[in-house]
Amino acid sequence: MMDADSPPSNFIRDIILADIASGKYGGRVHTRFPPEPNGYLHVGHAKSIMINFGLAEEFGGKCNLRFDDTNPTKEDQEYVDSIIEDVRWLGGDFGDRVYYASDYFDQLYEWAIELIKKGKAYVCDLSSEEVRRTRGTPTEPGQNSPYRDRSVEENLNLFERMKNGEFPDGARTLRAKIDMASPNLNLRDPVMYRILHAEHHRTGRKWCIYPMYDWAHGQCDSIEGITHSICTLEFEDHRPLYDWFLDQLGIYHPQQIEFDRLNLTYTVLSKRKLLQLVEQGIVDGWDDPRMPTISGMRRRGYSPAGLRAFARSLGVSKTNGITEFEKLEYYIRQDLNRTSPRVMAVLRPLKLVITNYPEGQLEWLEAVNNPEDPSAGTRKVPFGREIWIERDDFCEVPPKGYYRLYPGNEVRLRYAYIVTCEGVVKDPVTGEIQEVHCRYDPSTQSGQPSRKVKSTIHWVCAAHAIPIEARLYDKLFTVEDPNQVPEGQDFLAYLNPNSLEIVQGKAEPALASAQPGDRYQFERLGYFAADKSSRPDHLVFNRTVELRDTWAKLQKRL
RNA sequence: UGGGAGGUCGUCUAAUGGUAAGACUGCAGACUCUGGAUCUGCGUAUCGGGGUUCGAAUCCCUGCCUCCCAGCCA
Repeated sequence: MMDADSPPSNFIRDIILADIASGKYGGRVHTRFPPEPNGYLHVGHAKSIMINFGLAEEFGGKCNLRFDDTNPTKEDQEYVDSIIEDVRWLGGDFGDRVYYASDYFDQLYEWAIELIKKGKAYVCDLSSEEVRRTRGTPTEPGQNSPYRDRSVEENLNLFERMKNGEFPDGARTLRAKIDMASPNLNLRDPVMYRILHAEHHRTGRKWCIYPMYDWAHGQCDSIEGITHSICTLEFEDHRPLYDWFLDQLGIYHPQQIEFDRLNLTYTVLSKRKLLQLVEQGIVDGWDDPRMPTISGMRRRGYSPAGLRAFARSLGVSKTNGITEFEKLEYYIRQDLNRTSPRVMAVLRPLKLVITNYPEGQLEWLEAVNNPEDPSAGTRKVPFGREIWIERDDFCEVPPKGYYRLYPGNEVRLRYAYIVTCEGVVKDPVTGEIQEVHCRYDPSTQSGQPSRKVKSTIHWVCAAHAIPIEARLYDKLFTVEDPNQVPEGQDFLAYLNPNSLEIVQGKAEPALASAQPGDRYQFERLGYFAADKSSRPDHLVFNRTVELRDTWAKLQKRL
């Protein structure tokens, strides 16, 4: 989880340090990661996971995985399963501490009765519409519910009957009796329980009343002995309520601390919007490689270590900002560069014929598997008279600064020979270039000392090439912040129509054994990972991220 | 126009009264059998105005801007 470098300082760590120094919580550090199982985890959760699990690990404490499953209408076992898988994959160590708010429904119910007995909660018969109308506005106080002063006995009776299923959905709620004039809307007699005759993914039909987030969260933290309850900024306004419930109950009181959630350019990170992309079939499920979900990034080829490095680089503050997508890509490349075996593949094949290379001759040339990791060793790559090269690596009329293949120019074929272009074969009708003809210099075999050439290009031996499908992904959105939309539009207006391009390419034989999930660097192109659908007779690779390409950058400027 | 929280390079983060630092991005160069990687260099910032102080990003006053809150969602 912590990987190599020492974690940067941040304000939450400072608080923990101070708490340890003062002996608060007996020097313990116990955090929790509390997702609601109503969607898949995304890269924003990765940040939260790193903070919560990372802090626990750093201070020799623990971090629980706890599902905030208080709303059965939106939650599902599928999400629970995916969340457990994703947290594990990222390296979150929760041991056997997988908990559920629903584990505590009985205790919560008992505590609600206790608040009723203390005159701190009451059953309210107002409809949701009436509650809204009487809540007031930010500038005007609300009005007390006409049911606010029911007797304890009546409240107890009604609450029990709510639990027993005697009333339909929405008929009544249990509300905390706080202050309808509070400037903090969360304190205007917030709802603690609502009636929901719904099947819960864990408790089934046992309950027809379900606790609201505010009533559940702090008490769950308390039960689990959490010390630092870390959440995102939008809960800042809820902290007084978090504290109020704990204080009224007089139970162990953890400390809520809020930090800024992650925002990424060209990305949406709201479960509602991600769900919409999935449900409308705009993407191929929650794990579509274009999704910012953990499962999507995994399928795309992002590594846990790369994602962790990114999350660690983020820092923790209370500033609302937006992190550049390039930063994510930097950390992914950095990890993949160290760990990915290199291989040669051609995405848009163009035939190259070496006219002075003997017909039928074949050589197996030595290629380095990973220049960043000598222990990865070498492999043999077949070479013959006809090879495939990238269409981009040939240009009949080269622009300024282009130093790949063009008539009269020479380049090195990676791990092979220097070749000189002597002509092309074109389709007589369309004029399209069908073949490039070159001569090779047999004295320039790789490994031998020879003259320098400006460019080295990759290639695949035609006689031994295996077909591959490559899925080339680009950003899902065309604008930095798809959440900023003009009136009357929604974020879908900014979908990138070219976020996926599928090409049929050629690869060296080493790729034949690729298993789903295997990661490679296709030399000079980028990092690719075998898709979950990839089979030996139909290899499919997802482009994880391109290599930095200074030539492409130069061209874009023109 | 209520309450809460924030404003430091283009972006993110640090500096906790004492030389405004780092990362990403960008630009320039070196090196290179990946126009990759690596290395070097360059650039740009304390929201405005007052004040306290020998000294202010930091403390005080004031103004401005941004974000969050009126779910029986979390």
